Amino acid sequence: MNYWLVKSDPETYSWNKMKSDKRTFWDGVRNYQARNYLKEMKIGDLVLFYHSQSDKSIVGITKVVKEHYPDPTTNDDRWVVVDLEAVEDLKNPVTLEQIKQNPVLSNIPLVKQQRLSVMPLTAEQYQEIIQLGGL
DNA sequence: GCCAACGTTGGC
DNA sequence: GCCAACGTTGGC
Repeated sequence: MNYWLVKSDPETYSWNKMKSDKRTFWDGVRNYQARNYLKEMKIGDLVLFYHSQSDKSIVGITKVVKEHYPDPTTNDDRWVVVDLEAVEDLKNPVTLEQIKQNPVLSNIPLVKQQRLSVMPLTAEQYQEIIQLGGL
């Protein structure tokens, strides 16, 4: 079991939308490093959902329900998607500010590698976020 | 809205 | 294969 974090601009695709869809394919990744992480995701892996831009906080938990396959939104065969399903809300969203201040979390790529949209988390980091989130 | 960071593209 | 130019992301 691995743990991940994905970013989404709520203007483009919000957590509320994710919840009403229940399940979605995670498209639009156009970065090799992020793409490689998508390819490593396995069914059952847990994926935290982060709102960038206006919100800047981790708001929910999703899980991988289908492993990578070609991105249906492009003919370019370099890109893949995975299917994610909404699992639950964090009781308290975990803000970027909290993440920066937390010694366990301060070195995750969210802080260090601003532009990466899909990133791995350690079990320790995942647990820390869940705890901060009130679960 | 600005701009820094940084990944990608394309000319050479 | 290098690197300058360009485009996009995302925090502020």
